[in-house]
Amino acid sequence: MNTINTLGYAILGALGRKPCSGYELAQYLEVVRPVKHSQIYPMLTKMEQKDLLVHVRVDQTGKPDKKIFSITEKGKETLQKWLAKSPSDPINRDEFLIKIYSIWMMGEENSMELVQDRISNLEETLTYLSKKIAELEQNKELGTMSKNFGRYILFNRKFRLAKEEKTWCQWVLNLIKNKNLNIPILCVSARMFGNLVEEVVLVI
Amino acid sequence: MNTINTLGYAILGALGRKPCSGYELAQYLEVVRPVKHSQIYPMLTKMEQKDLLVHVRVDQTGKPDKKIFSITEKGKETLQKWLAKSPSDPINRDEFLIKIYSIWMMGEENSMELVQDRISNLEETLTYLSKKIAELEQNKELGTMSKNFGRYILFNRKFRLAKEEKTWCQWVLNLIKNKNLNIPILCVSARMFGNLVEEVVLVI
DNA sequence: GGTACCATGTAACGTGTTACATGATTCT
DNA sequence: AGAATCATGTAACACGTTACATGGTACC
Repeated sequence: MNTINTLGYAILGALGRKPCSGYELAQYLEVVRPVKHSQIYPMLTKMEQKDLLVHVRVDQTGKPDKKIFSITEKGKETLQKWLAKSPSDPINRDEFLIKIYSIWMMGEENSMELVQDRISNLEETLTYLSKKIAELEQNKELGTMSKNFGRYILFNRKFRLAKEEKTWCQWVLNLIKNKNLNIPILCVSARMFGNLVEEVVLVI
Repeated sequence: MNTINTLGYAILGALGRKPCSGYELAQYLEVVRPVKHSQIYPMLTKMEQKDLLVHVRVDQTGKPDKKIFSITEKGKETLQKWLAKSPSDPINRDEFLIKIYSIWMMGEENSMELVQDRISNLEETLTYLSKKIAELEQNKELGTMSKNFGRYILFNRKFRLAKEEKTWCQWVLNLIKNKNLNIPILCVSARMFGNLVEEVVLVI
């Protein structure tokens, strides 16, 4: 049917808040859904053809010219209709998790480094987010009907989740350090699966 | 170069833990990276051609036959090398967040419904996860070097994050309900964020 | 009689990333 | 001198989803 996709609605949402160039759009969208410029520019063209957006060209001195896109009435209606439908399930892809899955074959040092690096990344994220949150709080327009409300609570959400993941990482580090979890085990285990006997695992 | 991708490593990780059919694989992988069967079967073929896997055909009565795949030595080495490299950044895509972004144009009722539905989903996830965690804890093979360790901590991670997101949802519901709370209160809450006391503060 | 589970596979399509292209200005 | 920021665009490729195909068993 060649209908608009989630990225399209994300763009409508951002432009509903305020008119933007494609370049700016990519930055604003980063909170909700990271997107490359190579995906955004063709999408903007497509959406303009569908009368969901319009643009004006803005000449700049010392910088390249840009196109400022605004949402149309039709765009607003389309967005509103979409907002009322219940969202589809989230997608999370994370190489870190795949590595964690195989942590048992990784040796203590490498495991701890993996988790420690994650903690460092999370800490960076946390400082970045508190800066963003502080910025939003300073411009004092955070009522539930303010156009900044969504961004504000989204930053808060990310902050909370990053913090919780950090706590989890520290819990994991503890488990690895005091490998006290494995006391009752360490024997011979033969587990069945399907009709086959899994390889016999011997640990000490 | 036609080298293996993240999905391939996820498969190696799962098969490193124990031999599986493609069908089972899809289920085990769900913790770390959801995958459709239409993607898994061609990938298994490709990986077998690269000598990372081998399979044996298992005839079943009352059920379709299946192929049990196992990891080869070459597969293990490939996996180990990959595990040592630092993981690339996670990808999260979530329509819910895009809708939240535009919450300011949504009206109180619809906003609250959106968040309330999210809470319901999270609660389902939480009960599912606690069941899974309980299962793993019962078979008592959770030492850091047990093949279940990775799965165990991954379930815990998901649980923690889902719980934290639920808390966030409730915080948002409060903000919407008492929409009189303006700037000063929000500021206080954010400062207290580090100590997770904000809910107390929010009730004016 | 309908749905769910087991089990594997291919084809067409939609989405996302990397690389190619261009080019001035400002900061370190 | 080199990197980063601003600014837009296309082409080739990699990745992921939906739909098409098949078919028995178990449960409600």
